[in-house]
Amino acid sequence: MSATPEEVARETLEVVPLAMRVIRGHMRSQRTAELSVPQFRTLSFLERRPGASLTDVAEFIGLTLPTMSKLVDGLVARKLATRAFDPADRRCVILELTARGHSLLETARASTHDYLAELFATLVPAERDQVVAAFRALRPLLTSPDETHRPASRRDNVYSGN
Amino acid sequence: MSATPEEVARETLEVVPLAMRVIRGHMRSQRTAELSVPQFRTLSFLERRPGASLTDVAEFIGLTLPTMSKLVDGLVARKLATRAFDPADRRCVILELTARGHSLLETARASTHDYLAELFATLVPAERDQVVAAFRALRPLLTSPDETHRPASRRDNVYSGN
DNA sequence: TATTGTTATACTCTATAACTATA
DNA sequence: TATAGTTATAGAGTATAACAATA
Repeated sequence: MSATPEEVARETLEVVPLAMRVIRGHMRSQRTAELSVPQFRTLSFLERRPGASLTDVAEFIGLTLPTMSKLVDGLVARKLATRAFDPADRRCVILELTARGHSLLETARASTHDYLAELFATLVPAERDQVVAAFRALRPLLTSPDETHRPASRRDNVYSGN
Repeated sequence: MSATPEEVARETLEVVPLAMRVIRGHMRSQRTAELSVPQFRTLSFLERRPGASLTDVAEFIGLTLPTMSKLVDGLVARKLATRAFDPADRRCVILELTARGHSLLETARASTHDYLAELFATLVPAERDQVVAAFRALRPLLTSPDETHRPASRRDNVYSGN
């Protein structure tokens, strides 16, 4: 085959929006666990990084602080997360999932995985391997591409997985 | 390898939002051809299907009629498309790209392809093949999944590519 | 009565600019 | 002065419900 980078670009530009729409549509339609994609990703991050600050989450998800502040407003209003001042530095907030946030996240994740798995059920094993390999190859190129050129002045950033 | 459908689902759910963010960010930052992803996709559709009705576009892109009506408002206001009544059936509108719409679309497309191609430049040929193969396998599963169960009562729908 | 589209309304997502509180 | 967040403002994307015009 030997695809050119341009072919990869074209396929990506055509297929990624389709996939995004399918994912968003499913999450929206979940009557038990209705979440937007950014909300879902924020809850996922907080599950792995309990106590994270607003800046931590905003950077990982790739949103500005005001946008993330508002998104968190919504999560707090729905009692999916808590927001408290950091006693060590009262400028910072400490974000945590509530029990309800944990369980809603799990419900949404399981439901979405099931939905996509069913959608992909017709893929033959070789195709499944191709998809997994493709996404694993793309992921590092898509993760905070700006960071590449930044002086890494930001602190810990210990976490970079998922 | 032999990935399970669940692994495919998990990778998809993690990587697609990242890719979407990169694409959206690039389109937004285009000072010459600033377009949202749905606007870009709508212009692409109209390039291939000049004279399409609002319903045609909304169905293909996967938006509701009110949403598409507003999106088209914006395109018309920016003189990227025209909206006229169909003389044969005055309930329908006929959408067309303007010359400016054509050229802006071409600019945006070339720029985004270049950007993604550069981003993907570090992929080795085997990886590029995997990505293209993966997206080609996924595309039919992601295209109007609802249609699958519909009685295909809608008219022509001659077009289904891209 | 059914179809096409628009308007009204209401959220979420998104950003920039201006501000507050804390360090 | 610099940093963390919030508020203000604005526009796009998204949906449902109600409506108008046409068939």
